[in-house]
Amino acid sequence: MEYNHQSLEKKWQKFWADNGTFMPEKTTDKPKYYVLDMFPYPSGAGLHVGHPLGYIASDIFSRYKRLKGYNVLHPMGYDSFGLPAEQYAIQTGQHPAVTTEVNIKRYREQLDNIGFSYDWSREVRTSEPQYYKWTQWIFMQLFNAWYNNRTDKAESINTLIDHFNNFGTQGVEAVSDEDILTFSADEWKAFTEEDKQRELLKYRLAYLRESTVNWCAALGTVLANDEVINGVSERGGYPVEQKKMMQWSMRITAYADRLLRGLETIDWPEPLVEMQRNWIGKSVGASVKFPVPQIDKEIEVFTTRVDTIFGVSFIVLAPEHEWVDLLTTDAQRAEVDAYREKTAKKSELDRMADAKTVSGVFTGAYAKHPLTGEDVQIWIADYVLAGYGTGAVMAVPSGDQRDYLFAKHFGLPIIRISDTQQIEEAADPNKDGRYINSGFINGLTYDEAVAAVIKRLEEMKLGKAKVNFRMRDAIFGRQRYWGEPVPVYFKNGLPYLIEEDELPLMLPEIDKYLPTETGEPPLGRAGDWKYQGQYEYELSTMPGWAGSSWYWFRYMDPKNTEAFASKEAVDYWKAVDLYIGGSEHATGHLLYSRFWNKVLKDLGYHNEEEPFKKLINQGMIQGRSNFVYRVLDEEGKGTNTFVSLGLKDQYKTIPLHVDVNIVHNDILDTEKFKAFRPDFANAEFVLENGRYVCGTEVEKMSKSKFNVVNPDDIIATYGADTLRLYEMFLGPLEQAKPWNTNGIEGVYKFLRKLWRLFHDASGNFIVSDEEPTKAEYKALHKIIKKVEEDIERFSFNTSVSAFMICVNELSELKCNKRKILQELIITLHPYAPHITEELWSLLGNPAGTISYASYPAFNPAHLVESEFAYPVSVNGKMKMNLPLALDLDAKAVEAIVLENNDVQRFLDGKAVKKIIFVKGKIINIVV
RNA sequence: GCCUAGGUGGUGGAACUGGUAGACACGCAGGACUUAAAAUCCUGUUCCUGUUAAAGGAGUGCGGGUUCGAUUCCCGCCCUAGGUACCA
Repeated sequence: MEYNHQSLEKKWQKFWADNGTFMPEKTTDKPKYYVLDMFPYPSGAGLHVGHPLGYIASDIFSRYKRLKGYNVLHPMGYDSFGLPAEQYAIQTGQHPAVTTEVNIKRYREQLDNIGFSYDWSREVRTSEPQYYKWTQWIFMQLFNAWYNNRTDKAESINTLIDHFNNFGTQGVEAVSDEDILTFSADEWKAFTEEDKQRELLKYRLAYLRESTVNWCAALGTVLANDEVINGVSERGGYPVEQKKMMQWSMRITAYADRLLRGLETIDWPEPLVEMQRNWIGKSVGASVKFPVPQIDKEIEVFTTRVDTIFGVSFIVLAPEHEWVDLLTTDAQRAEVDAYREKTAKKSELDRMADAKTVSGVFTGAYAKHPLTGEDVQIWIADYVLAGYGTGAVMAVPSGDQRDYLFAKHFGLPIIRISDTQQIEEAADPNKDGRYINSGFINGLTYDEAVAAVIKRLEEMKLGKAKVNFRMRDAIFGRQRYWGEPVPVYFKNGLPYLIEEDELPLMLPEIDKYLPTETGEPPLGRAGDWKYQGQYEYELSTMPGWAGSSWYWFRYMDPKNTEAFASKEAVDYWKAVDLYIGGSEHATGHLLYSRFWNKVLKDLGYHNEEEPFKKLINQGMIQGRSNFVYRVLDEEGKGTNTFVSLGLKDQYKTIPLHVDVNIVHNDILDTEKFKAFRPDFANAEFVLENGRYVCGTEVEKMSKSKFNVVNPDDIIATYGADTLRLYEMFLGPLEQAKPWNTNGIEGVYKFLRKLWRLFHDASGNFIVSDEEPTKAEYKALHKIIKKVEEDIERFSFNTSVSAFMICVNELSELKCNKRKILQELIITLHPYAPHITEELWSLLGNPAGTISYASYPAFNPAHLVESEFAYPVSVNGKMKMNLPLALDLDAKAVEAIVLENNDVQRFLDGKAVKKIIFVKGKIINIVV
């Protein structure tokens, strides 16, 4: 029988599914290993050839780990709540659940074709009530938790209530809103129930707060920052304005420091770690208070350069700062109001675009410099952001370029504060000099100055060392239909959780998926949807990241109805050992998941500080478009003639995308081209060397560019094993690369060669029981060693090459020995599972047992050669080959080399200074 | 601007801790088998000089440095990709 990938692959895929081959063992003393892929959103377009790249890599690793004796968990599921299905529902009225179901079916078929070793009995879908029940349950845990800075972890809200009952706010160190009240235990007890709830909300990890959002009135919804482009909505191009709304938020800022520290304990790619670090944005500095006698308050600013405090010549507030009204003098009021109105209209993007123009207004008010007591003007300007720090800065024009430009523009003083500072052209932030014009820190160095200033400010109670984070709390609500309902109802305007045994709170059916006429979210259309028939439910749903922030736990115990996963399952599987996915989730999913994981740990549900021990980013596979060149006539109109790439410069042409699937190695199939579109039916071609060569370009893979390659088509022609090997062969896993089918023949040839090696001319399996020769063992053990090393360091592309070399060598030796094949196919199995299963059973092994065979042991003895020749250089220049016996020590080798006539000739009588050995071999002789 | 990764033949890429640069594959050229095609097999393929060959020279973005020896380490610069930005 010839290598028939089609029947062979179907057969084994069915066998694996029927026999549950990839379900982890229930009771075992094997060590566990958890390999996870980022689960996909099942879009309507199906999978293209780029999607499975990471899945193939994780599958290779899973199968390898299984062969290495691990109990492997390797599950797959769907992140099935999402915008496209909802958008489709709005247009067609089709329920998103229906579209989602159809798409999932398609995804599953495509995934099955590739022969993955997923345990499908553990599949999860975030949009199913049995799943989102637990997403809602986790929301409840967050609502019922506060962050205790004293224990540095989240605790049940009850511990806070107890504290209030006993001591009031005395001694509470919590992460909370800024406007918390201070009260005694008695005062707390005297609060009404509603006052208590209102106050507790300021501490909860899931809380309701008024926040500024991108509101798109035309779409009736809030948009995320990346859904707003140049001030209009990405979808539809409607205007977007800044609006204050009550929004659910997650107090992720409480975890800023732990999220940062945790990065040092996990094995993630450096760029990704760096992105999270920047996102969290820790900056170490000080907060300083500038008294404003006029209103009897102190303006607090944050600075990373407290040492420059004597260079302060004015204070700038964000236009939104809450005291602007209070501070503004009557003389300045009109100007201030006009400026504030102008900035309010600007979106954040406009503000960024305007970054280069200096603007601002004097409030008329003055603050006292805390150290000099001098008056400093208070200005407002939009280069100060309300959301960062305190929304106010101390301006040091000599040290900060923005302050410098502002001072120049408005004629404010610029104070030189260091003897090395050069401030004629621009601000100079250097820390090298000694301070001048700086009171008691004159003459000090940077480090001394920082300490001295902070000490003085602390004594005066006007400042202290402080750490600031760029990260904000995460908004946790969308005015959409297709998401998890928030398990909350409102009584007297305050949120309360529904009872736990009422979960899941089902997503109600509605007639249309648009916002209501009164501007409520779509859930407002579910008229009689009320808690206990009377209380209004929360109408916004959870954001896309909710369901994906804990899904790895659900795979551990997907059918559990009593808990998100049982204690035993969580204790056994612990955390994900290897996680593979794209870097686009760096500051979204991967950060939120770490956050929820830490909360659940703090609340005692598991013991892992970090959810994903090792992470690999697979590079994006881009499209590679092909072009034909249509010749234009005198008037610049397209003719029916197409010219080959090499000759196109002799004509006036226009490039047209052509379907990559009718192009082979960049040569156009002209017959298929004629059938490609009706108006090409009579196409004529100007060929070079009898062929039509197409142009190429790397672009995003998309239907409109005719460069989408469907894995199903590749599998139909070459088989899943070829696809898997080829995707790995394409280049390093982590690197972005364009898909190019050109080289796939080479991989396909390799598999056929392997097959033919163990089949005779008439296609019968034929294997010899003879003892393998030295050379055969060498070929085998080289590959055993190489593949093991490669897989451990995720260098899958070089393994594929090594397999080709191995089979070439065995072919040359005409080796069809049983002992060689048996071990070779185990090493190949993770990459090409189907063909190896087939050969495994042809060898007479029970079907399906290869997955649990043991990985062949590498024996270095097989790589040792007794006779070999290798090059030796003299003074680094290549000179000669020396034949040598190996089993000698360095001294003996040295002696032989020096007596060798060739060597003597090369040395030409010069004295030997040094002989360089590498791994027991002489590499170089220095004379 | 800042941060991170990278720059090697016609192409994808290999060279793991400094040790024969270009493995392996594609493509291309030539050949064998065949009536022919497909499939398969063999040979060559970094560039330059050299009639073939023998041989020699150059060569891993550019310029320096360390070293017996540098794609690999160090310094300066150029370019590409990704991230990020009035963050005080």
